[in-house]
Amino acid sequence: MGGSKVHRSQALAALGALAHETRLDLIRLLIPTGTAGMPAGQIAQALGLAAPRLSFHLSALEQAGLLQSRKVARNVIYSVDATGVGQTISYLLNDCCCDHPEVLAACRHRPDTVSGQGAALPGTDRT
Amino acid sequence: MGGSKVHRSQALAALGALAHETRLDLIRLLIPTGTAGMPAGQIAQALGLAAPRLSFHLSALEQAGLLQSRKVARNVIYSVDATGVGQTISYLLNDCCCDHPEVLAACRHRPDTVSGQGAALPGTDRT
DNA sequence: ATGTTATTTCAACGGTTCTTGAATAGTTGA
DNA sequence: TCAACTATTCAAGAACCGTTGAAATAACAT
Repeated sequence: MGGSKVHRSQALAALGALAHETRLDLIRLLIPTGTAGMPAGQIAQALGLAAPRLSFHLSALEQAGLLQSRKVARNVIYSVDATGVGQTISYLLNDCCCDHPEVLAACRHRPDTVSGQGAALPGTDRT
Repeated sequence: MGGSKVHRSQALAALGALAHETRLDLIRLLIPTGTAGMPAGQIAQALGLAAPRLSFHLSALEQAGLLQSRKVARNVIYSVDATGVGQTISYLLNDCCCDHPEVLAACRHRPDTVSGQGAALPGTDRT
């Protein structure tokens, strides 16, 4: 069984892809749609993006392993690759920050929301 | 409860800072040193970086809120800002991904321990 | 086949980022 | 003071990224 670890270059590509306003907007738009996703045209309309520009950024996210696409009729439907996104975050949290307790704590606290609702985070105090 | 929300522009800057091999190396080097941190010269030696180059990237990380610096004698000691790093990850996980269950799951699973996953190539092969 | 809709590719321009060597500033000790 | 050490700033050039309009590809309907 091959352990396919997330390579640094993979995480680097994903971080680079996330480090752009438009592409972050794309993720935010597509996350709630889950597996169903959304056709490119509808995305363009939702965010007010020119078609080539949208295509450029969608392609960047897909190549970084953060988005998936499938063709339906004449539309191309994009949806987030939850595994890719999760692994990218996991790389930061686990490999890069070595489960640094303060990082985990800052990550668990919702900085803006009321206390009493803890955000679910990868179990650190579990076995 | 000083609730300081992470602005998108702040997270964007942090992600941009993380999306660079050398800067990721810096974080990885400094994380284990915790609050104690490490003087710039020692960092340069550890990573084999020319001084101006190191200074450039350290400054980028500090401006992004991921590093802190303090002056001791003639050294400048850099250490990770665990809160900044944690808030950046929290932005991705919480604000951007809205606690998407699959993202959290991929984040909890160590990517190399996921069973039954062959080479996870983003599928480009559709009908 | 023709036309229409949906999406991607191409080419070019402008802007930003990264690296490098040289110069500069700040600190310590003799 | 001068000399040695540590770190940052500066300037130039290369490399990369993102936006744009125009053209191309693909799928469907009539």
